[in-house]
Amino acid sequence: MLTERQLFILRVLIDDYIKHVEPVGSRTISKREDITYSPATIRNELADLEDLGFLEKTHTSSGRIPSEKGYRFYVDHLLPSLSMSEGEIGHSELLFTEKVQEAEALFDQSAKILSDLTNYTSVVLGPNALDMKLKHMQIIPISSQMAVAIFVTNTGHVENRQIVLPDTIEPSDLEKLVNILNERLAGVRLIELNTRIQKELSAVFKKHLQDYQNTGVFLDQLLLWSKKEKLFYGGKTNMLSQPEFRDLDKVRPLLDFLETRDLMEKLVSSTEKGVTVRIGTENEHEAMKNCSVINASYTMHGKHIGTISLIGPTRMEYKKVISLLDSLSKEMTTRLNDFSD
Amino acid sequence: MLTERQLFILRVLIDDYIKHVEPVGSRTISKREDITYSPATIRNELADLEDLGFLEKTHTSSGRIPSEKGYRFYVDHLLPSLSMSEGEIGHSELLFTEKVQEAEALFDQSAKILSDLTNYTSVVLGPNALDMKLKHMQIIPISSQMAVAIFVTNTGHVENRQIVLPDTIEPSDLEKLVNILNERLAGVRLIELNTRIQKELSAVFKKHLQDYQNTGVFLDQLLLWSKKEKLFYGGKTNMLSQPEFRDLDKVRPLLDFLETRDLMEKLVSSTEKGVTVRIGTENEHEAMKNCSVINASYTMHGKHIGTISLIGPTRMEYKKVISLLDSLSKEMTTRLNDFSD
DNA sequence: ATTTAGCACTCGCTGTTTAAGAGTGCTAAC
DNA sequence: GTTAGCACTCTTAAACAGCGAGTGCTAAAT
Repeated sequence: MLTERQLFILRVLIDDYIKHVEPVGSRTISKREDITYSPATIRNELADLEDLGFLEKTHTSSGRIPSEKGYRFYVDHLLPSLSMSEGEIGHSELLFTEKVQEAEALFDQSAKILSDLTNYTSVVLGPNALDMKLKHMQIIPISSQMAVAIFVTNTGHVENRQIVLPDTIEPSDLEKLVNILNERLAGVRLIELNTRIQKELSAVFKKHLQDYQNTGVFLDQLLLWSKKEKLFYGGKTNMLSQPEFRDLDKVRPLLDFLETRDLMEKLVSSTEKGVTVRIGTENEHEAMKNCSVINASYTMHGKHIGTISLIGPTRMEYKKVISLLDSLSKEMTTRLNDFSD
Repeated sequence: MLTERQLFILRVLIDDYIKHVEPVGSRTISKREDITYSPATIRNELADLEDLGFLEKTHTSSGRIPSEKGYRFYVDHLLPSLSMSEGEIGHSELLFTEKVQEAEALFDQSAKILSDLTNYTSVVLGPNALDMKLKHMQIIPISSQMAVAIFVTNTGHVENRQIVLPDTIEPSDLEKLVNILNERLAGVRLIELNTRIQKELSAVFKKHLQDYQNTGVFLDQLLLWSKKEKLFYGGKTNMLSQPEFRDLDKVRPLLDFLETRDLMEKLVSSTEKGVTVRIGTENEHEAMKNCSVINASYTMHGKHIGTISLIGPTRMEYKKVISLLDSLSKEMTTRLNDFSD
């Protein structure tokens, strides 16, 4: 168990390191107004904190820097509680300069605002359109063989895909198929359409469609979804201005990571509510081992539908960033739900 | 006018510099098998070529590097003519591993292939959907006030937007409106819909719609387009591996440029047919002053609809890259036109 | 039992010097 | 017209010294 003094020193040291990005020595700490101990005393404490794994040295006679464990402890126990900074909330309202009308614009602007405000890289993971409910679907032929299938969701999102019209399918069957889908499956989530059909509608299909066999294959083509979350970025190159990534060979993997869709999706996906912090190797990817990821989820009708995240060096301004992300995600939630009135 | 020997030396020097990225000295050139002159002779020629503005020195006693003018001359007059390398054409056919069915996938893959093959950054400027012709349109209400307007083009592309339904508009008018649009304006380019209506259909509207006044405002909302070209990137971070951009302060502006939509659109747009090369300051933007941009256009039914481009250092492998871009753009054209059978 | 002053020691950083190497321009000879 | 020779320039890398920041330990002070 850490003493009061150790806690205090640890916090001061990490605050200082976050601010100045340079190893912090005993003298620096002891010079602070609110510290009454001499450098020698501090040195003893620092040595202890190092033994406990909260601090590290860059070389034998350097000042200390926080270890990953140090940051973790800082975030979990030393951060002035969030409620303190409620003052900042309301801020973000001002930030949305233009009135945004569509969700996509909201996500895009949120990402930009966040990265501008923090100088880190931000990512918004948009809602998975496939989780939205079918409002209306339609098939529009564009040539003898090709057609476009269109699915409109309750949120006003439009999914579309080109499909090949098999010669074998009867035009009348096609029409009936669309009608059945619209009548029976409105309100069902896109992703569930296919299973619902399998389970509940095969009888209906059999009854109404002339060529039930071929229609099945066609349905599979029609309703085979691929992932549809969208990522919105802000400040992709902000990493370059972080002192710890001033080295090209260090940034390259990072930037490559940012450009790799599935890695990013995995990184940024989070089912937890509220704000979460993942530090360094907790991100479980080599390229992210010197980064922290702050995740906040936004909701719609109380349901988690996406996240807004910040990616920066492990030495992040956690305090500022966490409260910012907290309020911005709430703001996003509010606005999103306003849309669907 | 340059002598044969000067032409030869210039070409050899630029070839060498492109390959090794290091100032080329007289000794290096004279050592080549096909050169019979001594370093001293070469030195004289180099001094002349420098006076003429084709070469530069990095410092008083360094070897020479090509100037912008040098590259321009090289590209215009010293490049083995394209037809020579026809052998490479056909290659690109093999490169498309998966069979792509939608245009977007084709663009995306083309960009990836190109950047992989060259280690430069590639960009495909997709066709402007607004130049495509209306196949079918529809308005689907999603709530009491909101609706989604959907426009399907002859190419199977779907444009959609959310619109506010004014209370003042009659549901029956809305239906008629959609019908008129579909009957009278199929085959018209999306971008032209509004003017066509103004010019030709006001009479029709007046006759069929109860509340013509309000409909006009609504139409403006419905048919006010914003630019819709899409950019597809490949190898965004390839710049980082180019020796000339090993410096962070040099890459940063470059990467920022790549992320700025309108700058990129401008950079990559080109109405010229075939392959064009823009070197250094010819790109008219500070950030691009050390880059060359190679542009190739692809067509549909003979009409220029987009470009595929490569961005790299002014020291580019022009020969390889130009012929590659030439054949890839042709391949793209072929595949695109196959779609619309 | 803490705390602190003092001191020897370790690194990293900066600036200087040095030497090697690549290349040039010019001159005079071929 | 070509080339050998040479003095000169500039860059790069290595070696070295000195400074400053910081540490750990010990012994004295509180």
